[in-house]
Amino acid sequence: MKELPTIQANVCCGLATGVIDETDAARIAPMFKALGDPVRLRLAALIASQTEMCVCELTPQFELSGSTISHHLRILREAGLIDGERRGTWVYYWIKPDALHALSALLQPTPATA
Amino acid sequence: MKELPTIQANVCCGLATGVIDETDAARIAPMFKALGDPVRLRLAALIASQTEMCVCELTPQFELSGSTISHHLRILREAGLIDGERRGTWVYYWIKPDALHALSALLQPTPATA
DNA sequence: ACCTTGAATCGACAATCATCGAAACAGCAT
DNA sequence: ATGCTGTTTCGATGATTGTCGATTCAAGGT
Repeated sequence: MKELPTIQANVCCGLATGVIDETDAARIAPMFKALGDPVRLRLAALIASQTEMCVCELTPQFELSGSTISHHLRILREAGLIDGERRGTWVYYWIKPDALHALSALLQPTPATA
Repeated sequence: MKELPTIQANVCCGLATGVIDETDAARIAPMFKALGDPVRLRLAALIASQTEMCVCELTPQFELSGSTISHHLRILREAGLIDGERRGTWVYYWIKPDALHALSALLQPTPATA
């Protein structure tokens, strides 16, 4: 689990609020992309359903190899949606609520302009 | 512009609310996936910024071929995020607010369980 | 009828992706 | 030290994707 520069969850200018410029789009799209895979969506939901979750609990929920699960967790982490750390033998991941809120706000009708 | 069966925007069991089963994940993930490309994210935001928008207005906003824009619009439409119709020479697209709301709710902390 | 313009489809191609098994790494317990 | 188990990384592979240009389709105008 190397150190990874993660995407800033600094989401401005909502989708329903207004236009998104090229730079913002490049920053935000990877977050949606990360949620755009069924396995990762379920992983994120599982992780969000608890304050934190061990990889050893996550993996058996899928009929996929451990390396594939690890790969998906990395993508969710690089997207800034989750974070994690090793504690002894096991690795735990938790959701980053700010990122979720930011995306949620982005999709909301008219948060500020109303 | 052929007829296309679009995805049901019937989003239940939020990501922050609880677990998402395999079937729901398969139904919802394509929506996030559609927003997971910078060009499509900007397209969606542009379309959402007006009640409707002509392809002829959309295309010049990007340094991409018309066929590429058309391709991305199709993906957004198949994901159920936008809809459109031809009126004479031009084709207009509009956002489907319900789909956006559904995704937004999915990402919200605790919509109902709070 | 014909041509022009806006948009979608087709066919192709390089790039990215999801997945796996094997190998490497990190802790812990003998 | 040695081995065992959980997790990540590496390398490979088949599938999907974003993009283009060429073609086709739709609707108007002449």
